[in-house]
Amino acid sequence: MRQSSLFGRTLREAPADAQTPGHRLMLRAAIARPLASGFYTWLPLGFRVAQKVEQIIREEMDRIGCQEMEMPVLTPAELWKTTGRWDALEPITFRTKDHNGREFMVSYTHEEAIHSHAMSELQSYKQMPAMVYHFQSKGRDEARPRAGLLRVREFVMKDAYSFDIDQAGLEKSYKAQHGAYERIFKRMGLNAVSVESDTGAMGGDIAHEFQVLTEVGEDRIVVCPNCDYRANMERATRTPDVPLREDGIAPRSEIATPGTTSIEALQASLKVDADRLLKTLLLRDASGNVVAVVLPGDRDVNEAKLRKILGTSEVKFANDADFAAAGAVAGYIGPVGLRVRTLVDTSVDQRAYVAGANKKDAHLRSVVSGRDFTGETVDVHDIREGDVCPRCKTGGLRLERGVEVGNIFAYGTYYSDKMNATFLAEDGTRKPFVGGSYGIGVGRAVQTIIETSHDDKGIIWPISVAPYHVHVIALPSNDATVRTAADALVADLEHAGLEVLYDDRDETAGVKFADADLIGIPFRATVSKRTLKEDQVELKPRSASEAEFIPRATATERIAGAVRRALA
RNA sequence: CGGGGUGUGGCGCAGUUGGUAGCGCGCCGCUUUUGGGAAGCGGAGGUUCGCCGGUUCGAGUCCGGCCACCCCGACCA
Repeated sequence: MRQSSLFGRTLREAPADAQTPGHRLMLRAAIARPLASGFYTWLPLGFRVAQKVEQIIREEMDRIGCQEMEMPVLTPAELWKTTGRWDALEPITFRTKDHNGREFMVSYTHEEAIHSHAMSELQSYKQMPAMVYHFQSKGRDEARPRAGLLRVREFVMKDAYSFDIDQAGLEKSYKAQHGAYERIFKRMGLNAVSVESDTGAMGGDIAHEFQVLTEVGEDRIVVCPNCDYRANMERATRTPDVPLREDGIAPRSEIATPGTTSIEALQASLKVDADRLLKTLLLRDASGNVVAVVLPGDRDVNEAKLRKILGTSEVKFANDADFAAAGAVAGYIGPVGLRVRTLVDTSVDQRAYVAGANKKDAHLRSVVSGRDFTGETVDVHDIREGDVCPRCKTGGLRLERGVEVGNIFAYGTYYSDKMNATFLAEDGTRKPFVGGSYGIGVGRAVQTIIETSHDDKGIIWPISVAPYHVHVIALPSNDATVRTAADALVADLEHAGLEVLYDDRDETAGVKFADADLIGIPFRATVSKRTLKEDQVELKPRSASEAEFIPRATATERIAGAVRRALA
């Protein structure tokens, strides 16, 4: 490919609103361009990368017997109504109608579609296990797209689906996908770790996310430095500290705390640590049910855990009427005497706390859980740095940020039950498919590679996904001798099966080298007046600081060898 | 959806108490250059400053409304 005719130009400066390093480099190196918020066009360089990422995924899916197919982007409303997702997904999906007024959704995902196919294609237990996948655009009307390709509103996902006759079969398929994912991310140069993830409102099943730990990530990941425990914050637990017990606690007593309506203010005025205070939150779920959550003043409530406990899609702060009905006073709420369902977090110990008195300008001292108030014991708190690992029981859990580049989810019969998708089992009865789904976002993976593989000059592509293997630079390209030699080298390299980007532009050395560093092709081969004087070619790996000079006669052979070794 | 910010040539930005729009990069032409984002000369490019309305003799600038984009949070089956 001659760079003089490449569609897509590099930018000396990134647009001001690009924030993360990967976002800036993605734009500067002409990988992709925005068309609207959350909608991106792949430019030719980026498209080549995306295709290589797809090819790696394709090979690893094929390797575990997963078959490629393709389902449409637009899917009929009736299909989504069978699982209730037509309504549930309304706020975050794109919809349209055909000329007869029939409604369609730009697919958010394809579980409904694949189950509908499975029930007609897979009629007998003999046809399972079965696994299929496709690369297809997904539409998600995200409230907040961010950081270039990391979170967009339309993107190509590889989504795979497994169908098994029972839970044991599903676990086998799940394991095969897990293994494939490990190979996929490794091959594309991503250090992705598998972490336990929340299964959302479906509950109870197994799910893992593949997270690349980087500060630009938006997910919070709990990581144990002493063992392999890794979990999404939405699901992470801890081994509780040794419960603190206090005996002979005096009866509770009221204290005057005028104007002291926050944990911080109480800490300051009473001169006590936050963990001696009780934080009581009055919340309401999607159906308007009100619940009080009690936890130590130094702990935060984890909304994902709470939603799951309540079986609701939404948790909001209670309104004034809720406070009145519960007998609570905003700013002075406490669990004692509260007239509402109460959840007590596992972090609350058997010791004396200061809590709100449910009375303006007053708190209670020596409040003891179980003695002064009761409630259901639940784990609804956020893990924080230093907590004790639930697996290896040692301290020092860390919080990191991650980009979720893939997820795998064994949902079992969730969809087949709703859709009545069954097969004929060996015993002659009809049984629901036991399924799983497995997704990878292609564009997000591409930008995550950039986020984690670059220096201050530009991208450093792993050769497995690089847009080209070799960047040939002619210097200057308007010198006939140089031009002839460079043309010949490019022809030889291409003949040897290498992918070559050829900088034949009439630009200065500085411009060409800076662009080569920015675009980040793994090998740079320079042909110049200077190298030709010695009948040489300069070869420099993008990741190396030093170049080497190789004889022109063996240059193709040497470069091809280096590329093949790197690809191996 | 809540909070914050920004909209002026392709990109980065300036534009004073309101007076009729500039700079750098990039782009085009010619010349000289060619190993780390060259130099000189000459040009083009803004439907007049996101859109609509208002105030004013006069609005990029003041006022109101709207839109788009970015950041933080919420949400994310």
